[in-house]
Amino acid sequence: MSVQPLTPELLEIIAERFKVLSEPARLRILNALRVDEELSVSELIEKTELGQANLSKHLGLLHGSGFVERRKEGAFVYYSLSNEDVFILCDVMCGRLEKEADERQKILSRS
Amino acid sequence: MSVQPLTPELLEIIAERFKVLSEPARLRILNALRVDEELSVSELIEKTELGQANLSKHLGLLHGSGFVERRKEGAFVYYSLSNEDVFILCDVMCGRLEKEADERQKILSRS
DNA sequence: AAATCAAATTACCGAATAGAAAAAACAGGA
DNA sequence: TCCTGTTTTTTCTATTCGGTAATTTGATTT
Repeated sequence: MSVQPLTPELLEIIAERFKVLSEPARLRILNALRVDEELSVSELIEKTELGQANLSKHLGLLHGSGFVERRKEGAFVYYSLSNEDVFILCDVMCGRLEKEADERQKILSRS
Repeated sequence: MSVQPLTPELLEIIAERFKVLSEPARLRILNALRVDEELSVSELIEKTELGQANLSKHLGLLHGSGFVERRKEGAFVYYSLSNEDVFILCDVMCGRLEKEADERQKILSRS
């Protein structure tokens, strides 16, 4: 995995991907798919508690940007994660959050 | 760095952070700070080619969410990266992009 | 004190988008 | 074919947010 120079053009593409992950509803969908491997839209409605039309739009976006895969089976459509990279991203973010919490802790304990 | 369970509340916080990174202008700012270590607002205006008020707002957001630090020196304000985690995130994103490009390549070469 | 420079803030506009309701597309029975 | 169930698409409203211009705040200099 070579590291590319971050040109303005590449930064635009990266920002676009971050935007897909910047919505709690979509992260909830991805997380539900991590737990359950593969879920139909109806099942996802229950797991995520999102409205049907709303969920469908989010799934369309997630699929269009390559985060999830779709499989049709009769009238049902099943979605699954393309890969687990998303959660690497979340873990790094969580690492950031932990560090920030530690910093705040230090500042508080000094006073 | 322990991995936390991704509760809906945590996913909201994570989504918020992703949103900060979902804007090309802000990624350009962060990238400029990676190259140059520490820059004043005036210098950042030149490097990023953003308007003054616009840049100031982005910097406020980046600082408020802990991505950059500020240091006042007289009338000048200098900004620097809090840490390089952002670029780990970008690299993972780029890894995703590369994989997707490979997939497309495979599909094309099959036909 | 007045003038100047740096940076932040405010006010406004326009574009993008989440959410919900309704309609449409699609597939499987009866 | 009609009906039912699943999913997508369309349409609408309200909100959010980026960009710009104008103003304000703060610091330095003369």
